[in-house]
Amino acid sequence: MGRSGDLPRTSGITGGDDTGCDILHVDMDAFFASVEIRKRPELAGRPVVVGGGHRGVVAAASYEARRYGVRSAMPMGQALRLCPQLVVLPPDRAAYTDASAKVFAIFADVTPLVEPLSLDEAFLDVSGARKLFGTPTEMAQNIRTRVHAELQLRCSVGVAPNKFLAKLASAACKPDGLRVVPVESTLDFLHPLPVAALWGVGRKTGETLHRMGIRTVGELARTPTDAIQRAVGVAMGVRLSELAWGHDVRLVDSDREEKSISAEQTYDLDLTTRAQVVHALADLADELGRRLAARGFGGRTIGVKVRFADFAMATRVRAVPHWVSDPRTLLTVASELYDELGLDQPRIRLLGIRTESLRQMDSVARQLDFDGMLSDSQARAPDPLAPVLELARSRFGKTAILRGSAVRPGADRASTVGGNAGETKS
DNA sequence: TCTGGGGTCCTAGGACCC
DNA sequence: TCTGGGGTCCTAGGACCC
Repeated sequence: MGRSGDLPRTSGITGGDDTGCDILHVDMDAFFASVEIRKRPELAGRPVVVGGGHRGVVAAASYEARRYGVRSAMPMGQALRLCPQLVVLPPDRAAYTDASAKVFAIFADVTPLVEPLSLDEAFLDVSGARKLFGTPTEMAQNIRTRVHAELQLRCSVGVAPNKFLAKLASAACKPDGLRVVPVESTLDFLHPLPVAALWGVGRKTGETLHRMGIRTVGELARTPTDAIQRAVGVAMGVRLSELAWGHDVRLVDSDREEKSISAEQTYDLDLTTRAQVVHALADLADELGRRLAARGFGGRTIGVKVRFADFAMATRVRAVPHWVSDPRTLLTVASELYDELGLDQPRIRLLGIRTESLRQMDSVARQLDFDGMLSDSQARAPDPLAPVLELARSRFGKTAILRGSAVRPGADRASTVGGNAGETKS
């Protein structure tokens, strides 16, 4: 990775005829770590990761850290063994959200057809922008230059005929690169890659394919689709066969709807009593309810997730009669679902609550929600504390004020890992 | 210091209705 | 009396992605 004074690389550009290559995949380089280094320039050139906590993992690693083998999602202990001088920084989600918004504003100057994949990644359909901004390669380089000049961050861009190839192209030129995959050379680019490069091939599917003697995308392409399907399932089999030939008909979708919203937490110390669990669920229900309300959503399916000390997992979901967003209903249902698991002497490292079947809630729907879900005494009373809690939390962090019900007299509150990215640095 | 937290999609069995 | 097939919804679990 270049020093921050350098311009984006031009030597890293692998060009070619970009006719018909209307899809860009832009991927920020070591995004969280780069935002942290921008805040603290003295860390430039040192191995830096964002993450941590007692039971934490690496959320992002600078390229200096990656030289030691440190990777995203790696347990922090392992990362420190690989690189004892590693600089470990707690996440600052507000800073990443802010930087992300500025990056996406640059994308929006090029085309309205932007599909975010995460805070630091997006597909752009630039087919309608040629008259204004030139070739896709020129647009890609323009984005890279602006991201660097205006935000002091770097990104890599893949330019290709479809989303899947564009994503592989950006991965192939990281960091600080630009790569075009010309239409006529897609198979030359694709077929030598390992099958694990394909979207949807992770550890398990990779092992399954290896057992079939398939190691490269080219070998996968030459295997009959029905054989692939028998091994990995019908839908996945079709998709992999298509991808192996470079076919991907998915359009850039700039307004995808959210399908679920969840809140979960891993605890420093395993929870062992029902009282601990209920208080933890109350915190999660508050958090989830706040996020549902912020987006105006209600969910008609509510689920709990439990991960045990041995990493085994159990889930329970229930469809409820009305769309729900208030924390008390979420807690009521979540507690019932937890009880249905019938656990005896559990050791619980993680709890989560999830809502799906989401719908925008107007006031009528909310009223139905209240009337339908709870006993009268619970249901009719509006929650006079809600606006105050929301305000205080938004200003001082989510632990600034807790409901009385979330504080157990005479007992320690369940301590949590790391914290929620910048919200808990009280 | 052994494994985060936010998601999406798929599968498979059963219930229920027509 | 016995036996259909299709469609939709619900539930539990798992793989995968960033």
